[in-house]
Amino acid sequence: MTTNDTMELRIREVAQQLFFRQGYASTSTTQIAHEAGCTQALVHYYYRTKENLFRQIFLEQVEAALNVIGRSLCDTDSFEGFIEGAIGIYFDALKANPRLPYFVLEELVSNPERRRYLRENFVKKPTYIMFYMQFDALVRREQQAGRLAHVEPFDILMSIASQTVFTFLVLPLYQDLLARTDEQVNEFIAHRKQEITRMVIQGLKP
Amino acid sequence: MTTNDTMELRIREVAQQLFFRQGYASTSTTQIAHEAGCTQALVHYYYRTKENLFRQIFLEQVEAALNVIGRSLCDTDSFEGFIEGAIGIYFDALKANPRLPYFVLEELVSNPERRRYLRENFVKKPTYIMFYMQFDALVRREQQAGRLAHVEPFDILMSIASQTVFTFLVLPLYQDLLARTDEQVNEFIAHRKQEITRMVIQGLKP
DNA sequence: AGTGTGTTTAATAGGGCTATTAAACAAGTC
DNA sequence: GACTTGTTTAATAGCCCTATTAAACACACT
Repeated sequence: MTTNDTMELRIREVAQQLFFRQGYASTSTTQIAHEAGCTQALVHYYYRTKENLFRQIFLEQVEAALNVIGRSLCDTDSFEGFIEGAIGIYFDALKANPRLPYFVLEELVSNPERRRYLRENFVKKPTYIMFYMQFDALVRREQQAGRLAHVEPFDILMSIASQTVFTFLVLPLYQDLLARTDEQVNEFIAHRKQEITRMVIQGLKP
Repeated sequence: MTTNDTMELRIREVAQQLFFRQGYASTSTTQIAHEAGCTQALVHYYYRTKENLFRQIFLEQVEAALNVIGRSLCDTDSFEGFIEGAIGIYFDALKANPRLPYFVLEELVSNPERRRYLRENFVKKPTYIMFYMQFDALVRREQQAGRLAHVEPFDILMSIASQTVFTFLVLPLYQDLLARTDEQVNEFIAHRKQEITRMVIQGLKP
């Protein structure tokens, strides 16, 4: 599990797992230390405060998520190709990190302080502004060519984000309440990817 | 704010607000008591434990949510009419209670114990089984008449739920990060209701 | 006036949490 | 061997939390 064996990184990895699983409020530095195999004082020695340790992990994850979004604009020849490619990239990224959406959402919703992190660290970043401009251009081009219904680009993004993110948000419920095996969960994810792609493309026909 | 002025109910109302806003872990009985205007011992006098107080509120809210779903099957003459009616009912209910989806999701995802509540209290309930059977029949009827693409009923529900619920999950982010007024938020909600309805109907055309 | 019942508070036990501090430890350098 | 520097632990201060207990309070009934 531990890739780097220095205690400093080990603590961060363990902390990330625990924050992902339980959220900030329900995770204690004592627990982090215990699972990392050191004393709780060491956690504070390396990261000073729990909030500090959390912020590093949180911002790193948000950054990673934004990079995925940036990478999803690779194929802009045809609109259908783009939709298919983008949803594919999102699903691959989320499958590798299924807890990410819940983690980010939880902290952003339940703590206004965390939203300040975002504003201060990512509003300046041109990545997602460029993304939005490029996406906007693509949509309007297709609409003028009559190949796309006249829907606001923002609504298209909402539709994709809703359905993609929601799939992973409810994954623990799906698995637990419907008593699904890991394999069945994987099939479910693959199936949803196809269906969402189909729904979005069909839903945007003029 | 307080409809009934007995302290017992007052505590429950305050507790509900705080649980909705902060979640279980970040809300203390001390804080509940303080906002209700009594001592913390009184909270325990009426509800014995914090978990107990929480469970009452949680199950009540889940019950209310399931009732909304049950009510949404009123108009089954045309499929389009049903979609429009159902999404309308969901949006009305959620607008009156915008924190509900996040509250239920958070507790269900972060605490397996809460999922046991559901299994024990609602698996027996025939409400949503009846709902699913009736919905399934409606979908298959429309598909055989060639008016609907051959999509699994479950995927249709996922699509509706994703987009409806997601709208309210990200509402605090939308309002805060994009600096929207309450009025703009209301417009956003109304706009999303229309768009989701359109997308779902269009996305299910054969 | 006295009794009983339900409500509310003050006080507290007992525990966990964050953060700090001083001291022990390890390992390299002069 | 003494010194430095970075790592780790033990101990603890100070806080807040949950839950309990005993006592005060209010009010109806007789």
